[in-house]
Amino acid sequence: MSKFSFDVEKKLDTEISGALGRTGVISTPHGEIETPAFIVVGTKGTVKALTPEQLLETGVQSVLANTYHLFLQPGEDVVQKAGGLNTFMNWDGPTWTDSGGFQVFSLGAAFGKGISKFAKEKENVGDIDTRPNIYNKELAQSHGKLCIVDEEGVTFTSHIDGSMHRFTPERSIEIQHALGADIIFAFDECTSPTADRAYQKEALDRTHRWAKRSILAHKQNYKALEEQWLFGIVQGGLEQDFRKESAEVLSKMDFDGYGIGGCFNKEGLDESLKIVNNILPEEKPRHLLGIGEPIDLFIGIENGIDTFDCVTPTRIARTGSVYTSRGTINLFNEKYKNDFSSIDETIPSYTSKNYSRAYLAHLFRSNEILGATLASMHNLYFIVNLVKDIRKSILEGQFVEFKANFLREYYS
RNA sequence: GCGUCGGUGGCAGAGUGGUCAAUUGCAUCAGACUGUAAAUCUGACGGACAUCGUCCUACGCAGGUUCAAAUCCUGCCCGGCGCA
Repeated sequence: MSKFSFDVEKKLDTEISGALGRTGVISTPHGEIETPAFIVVGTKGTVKALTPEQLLETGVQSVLANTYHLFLQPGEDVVQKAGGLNTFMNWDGPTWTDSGGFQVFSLGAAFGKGISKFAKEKENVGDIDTRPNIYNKELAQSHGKLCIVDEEGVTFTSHIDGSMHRFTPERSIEIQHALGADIIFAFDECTSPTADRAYQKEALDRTHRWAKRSILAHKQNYKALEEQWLFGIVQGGLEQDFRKESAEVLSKMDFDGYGIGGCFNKEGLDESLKIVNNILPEEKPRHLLGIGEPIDLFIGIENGIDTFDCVTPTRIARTGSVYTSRGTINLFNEKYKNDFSSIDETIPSYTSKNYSRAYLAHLFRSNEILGATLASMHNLYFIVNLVKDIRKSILEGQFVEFKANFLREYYS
C-alpha cells in the first residue's frame, strides 16, 4: 500500500477558459496537502526569518528546500544523520526538494546578469553569454558563470568558497534520497529566457535524457521508492512547441507527478500551461516551479496547476514590501512612518492583527530583524490563504466571481 | 594670552592650485525582486531649467594672489590639545 496518493476532488466548470483547474489532496508520509496549494520555499532547510511555529501560524502546509544548497551546506550526510529534512529543521509537514536544476540557470546563464525566469523585453536572444553549455572552466569563468553543462551533468563552482562540485542526474537523486524529502525532482536544466531556439532544443533533449536517468536512479533505491515521490520537470522555455513536446515525452515516463519549470513570457503563461497540462496525465499532481504572484496563481490554477512554490513572498518581505488586498506596499516609504493603521484590516495575519505599518516601518528603517519576520509572516499568510480561498471558490463553484473581485481590488 | 592642529554638502570623512558641484560610507528619497549568489540589488541625493546638458550658489567669514583657489596669503570668528 503506497504511502502516497493524489485524489482530484472537484474540477472547474468546463465553460471556464482553460477549464483545467481542480481541487485535490496529495497524501504523503508527512501528511496531506490540500490543493491547489502554495508551497513555501526554504532553500537551506529554513524559511528565512521564520521558525516552524511561525510558519504554521501562516497556514503553510508544506516546505520546499534545495538540493544544491543543502549539499554545499551542511552536506546531505549531516541532514541524513539528523534523521532527514523534517527532523533536522523541525518541520512535521510534507517537504519537497528541488533538484539543483534551477542553479544551472541562476549560477550559470543568469549569474550576474539580472535575468529572471520571466522574459523581459530587449533581452539578447542567443547571446553566447547566456548559454551555460560552455565546455571548459576557464571560458565559463571568463564569462562569469559558476557552472558548466555537458551531456553527463553539470560542474558547479561553489558560490561560497569556489570549490568544484559535480552534479549528474544520478548524484542529484542520490543527494535527494539522503535529504529525505517527501517529493523530489528530476535533475533538469532550467534554461534562460535569452537562450535561442536551437539552444532550448538542445537543452530540452538533454533534460529528457536526464529525466530518464533520474527515474532509473530513483528505482534503484527501494527504500526511497517507498518513501519518496519523484516528479519530472517539463521544460521548453518560451517555445510552445517545445513545451508540448516536453509534456508528451515526460508523460510517457513513470513519474509520480510533474513540475513545470523554465522561463515564460508573462503574457504567454496561460497558454504555456494550458498546452502542457492538457497533455500531462490528469491523475498526477502538477507543480509550477518558482512562480507565485497573485495573478500568476489564478492563471496557474485555472490552467491546471495543483501546487506552486515561489520565493517572492518571503524575499520581498525581507526588503520591506508587503501584500495588501490592493497590491503591494513598500514599508520604507516615508508615508508609512506615521501610519498607525494595520497592514490590511481585511487580512487577518498575525502581523496585520497585532502591529501597525508605522511599527513595521520603524523595524525596517532601524534594520531590526523582527521586521523581516513579521513581514514574512504576513506575506506568506496572504499568498497561502489566497490559494486556499481560490480552492474554496472552486469547491463552491464561485471561481470566476472570486477571481474577478480579487483582481479588481488588487489592481485598483 | 601664547603655541599648535583643525573648521568640506544632513552626519562622518577624503581631497590640499586646474581633470571639483567635490571620492567614499552612513542617513535620506524612490525603484526592483517569480524552482533564494538575496536582512539583497539599482537609481537619485546644493538649486533652477532639464535629452547629452546649461546656468546659478557653494568647501567657517571677509579680503587678496593667480589666467585659474576647497586647495596659496592676510585678518577675523569658532573648536581640540599643550603651556601660562
